[in-house]
Amino acid sequence: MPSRDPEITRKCILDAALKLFAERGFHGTNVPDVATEASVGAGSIYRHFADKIALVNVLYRDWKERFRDSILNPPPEEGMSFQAQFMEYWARLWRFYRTYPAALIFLDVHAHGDYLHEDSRMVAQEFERDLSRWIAAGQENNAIVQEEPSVLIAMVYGAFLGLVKLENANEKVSADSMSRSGDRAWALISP
Amino acid sequence: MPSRDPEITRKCILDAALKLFAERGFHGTNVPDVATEASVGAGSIYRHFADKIALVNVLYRDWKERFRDSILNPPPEEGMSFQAQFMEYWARLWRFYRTYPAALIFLDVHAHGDYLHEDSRMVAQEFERDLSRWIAAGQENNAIVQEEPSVLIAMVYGAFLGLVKLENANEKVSADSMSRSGDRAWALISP
Amino acid sequence: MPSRDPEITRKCILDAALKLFAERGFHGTNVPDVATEASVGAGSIYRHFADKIALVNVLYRDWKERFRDSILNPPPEEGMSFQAQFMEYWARLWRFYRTYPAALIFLDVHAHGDYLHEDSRMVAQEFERDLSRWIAAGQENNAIVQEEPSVLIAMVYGAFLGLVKLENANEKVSADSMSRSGDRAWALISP
Amino acid sequence: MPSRDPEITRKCILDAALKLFAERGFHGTNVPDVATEASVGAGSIYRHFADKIALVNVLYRDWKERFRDSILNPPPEEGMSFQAQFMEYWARLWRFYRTYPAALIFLDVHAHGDYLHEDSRMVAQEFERDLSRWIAAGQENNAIVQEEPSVLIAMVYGAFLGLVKLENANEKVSADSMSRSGDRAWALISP
DNA sequence: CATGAATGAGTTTTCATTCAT
DNA sequence: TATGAATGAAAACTCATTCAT
Repeated sequence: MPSRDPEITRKCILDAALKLFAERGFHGTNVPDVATEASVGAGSIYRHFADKIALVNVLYRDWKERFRDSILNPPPEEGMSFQAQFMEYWARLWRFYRTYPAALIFLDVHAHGDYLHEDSRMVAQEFERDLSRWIAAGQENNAIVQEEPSVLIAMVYGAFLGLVKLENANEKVSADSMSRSGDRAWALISP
Repeated sequence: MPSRDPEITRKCILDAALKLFAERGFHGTNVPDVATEASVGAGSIYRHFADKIALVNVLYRDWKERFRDSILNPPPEEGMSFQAQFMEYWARLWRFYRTYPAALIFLDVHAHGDYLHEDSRMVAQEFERDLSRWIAAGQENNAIVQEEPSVLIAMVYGAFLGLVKLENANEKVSADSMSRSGDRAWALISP
Repeated sequence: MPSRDPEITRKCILDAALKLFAERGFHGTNVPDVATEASVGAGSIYRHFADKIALVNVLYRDWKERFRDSILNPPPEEGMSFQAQFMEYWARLWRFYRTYPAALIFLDVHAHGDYLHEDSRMVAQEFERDLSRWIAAGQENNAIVQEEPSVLIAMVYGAFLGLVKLENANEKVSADSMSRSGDRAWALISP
Repeated sequence: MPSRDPEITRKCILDAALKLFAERGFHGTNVPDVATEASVGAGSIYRHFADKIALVNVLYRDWKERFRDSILNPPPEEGMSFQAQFMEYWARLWRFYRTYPAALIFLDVHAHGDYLHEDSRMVAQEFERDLSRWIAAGQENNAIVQEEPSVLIAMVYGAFLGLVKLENANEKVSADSMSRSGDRAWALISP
């Protein structure tokens, strides 16, 4: 009963679901637990989402879009070197994780669920296309190693996720390591 | 019921469970489906494993050990450069994935389930300790960049998993890209 | 919210409930749907009726009374033959159905629900008593076959309902068939 | 747990469902109650029927077929008068009701549920076609009144159902009334 | 009075586990 | 030992009813 404003209720449900889905996965999370976490009656979830699958799809789509926008916008200043642009992207990844840690885990864990609708996946594909274009530009300038862009993206993002999971599971990674990680990741794709 | 030999029944169950757990996760897989996939009666699973949690723990432990052994043994020849040793490790990772693709996905997906017993996780920790030792040796020889070993492991293994997921989701990564990937990954940790 | 006049709101609710209860039955109809059909807020229904059971009881009682009155009043002219009186009754049945088709279906479908209060059923019993009296009079005059009146009522009304359901389900029954049906029904009870 | 033979379990469920659906309708009956009536666990129902709708469809189809067969087979002897044949049909209706009272009520109550699949309804249509043919033959012989066969069927079956409901609701109809009812019904359709 | 978002008890359905064969 | 039908506790979902606005 957080409010009479349905938008606020909806937001509470989405936040609670994000947290629990990230921690326990889709099948490991049950609807009443989401309701409790959201301080909402179980039935209320079904006033806002047709079913559990609709909920996870809205969540996936919303956060994938927010993630993409956080990384890509605004575009790095013209005239920056590709390395500097990469560092900016890396910093944004990290900033996103610091701001919304659960969202990043959620997006990773649910990337391949067969409950995701086609259009939810589409957002991820658009994102990848934009990144591929940036890499191709870097390759034309000989600033990025000649390699399939999707392979480079997979390795860089994989390395990033590796760090995220390290921090998520264990204790915190030192700030120094963190700041050096961009250089390490750049080494991955520089010629 | 492929045989009267209980060991074979057990193996069939483990194989079926590995496949389904890798595809659908622990909570997304139900026991009767495992039984069907294993061509075994549902009750038979409980003759070999106390319950679903015991099954996933055996699976996790077994495969984590096999994975560790496949990567670490036999130790790379003395006298090889650290880069060459790294290339060997990278090749072994890849070879393991090619041989047991489901197992690698399974190990990743189930790495943080709260249904895993302490001792199942322990295997992973031992493995990490061994790798850290190798990295520390490399760092002493100035063959590997000065950085927290757990950070380097996380990034390298993350990059590897990124490639695995790319291949798993999309179409095959070209053999060329694959063979170049070791060099990219080495760049990640070379000084 | 068709008006500020509460009586009109109440009427809208009753009409909507009649329609939906007739189509889907009591348990198959839910209160929010009735509200939507009535263009009224769900809460408004509870301002006019204590609960769903009270609503169906008001509806049943009201329409059973209207039905009875439409059939029995005014009494057929003195001096008409019993056959002519029967034809008048038959015509009234048919006229009622043409005017309020949903009501007739509703009364049939809900005749035996255990949610009906005693007094709702009473109306039906009174009605039957009146009809029985008329039949008894006809039997005394040898204008109606000697048979338990309740049996004759059941057969005649059953035949009528059969026609109503035929028309309700399929396409329209021809006007000719309709007008002949009174003769057929009279054959059922004439000596 | 009535048996290890699944067919017996299935039969128990069907019998229990028939009884409760006939008494309370589809929406008024819940699955655990069916399970209890069948002396079976609630989950067992779902081993035999995909869901509640599948259950009611199987039930409807099965009983509609049994009903049709009970009435039509074996065909009345050649050479009997149409009136005698009608009396035989009427007797069979009555015999069916005496043997399976719940089934007849069930078929009537569920004749128009929107949860019935097309093919469940089909059985009813075939039945009607056969009866129409018989009536048409009678009309050619001037043994049955000239009238739309579907209208005659609706009235006769309606009259029969009226009697059935009378007996079902109130006390028993006398055996004499019962035996005379065939004559009354025949009057309905004789020229 | 009217509203409709919120609620939670109740219903449908699933599935890990048992046990008679 | 193997089986798979049966089970019932728990999950997903519905809906009659309430109540803040």
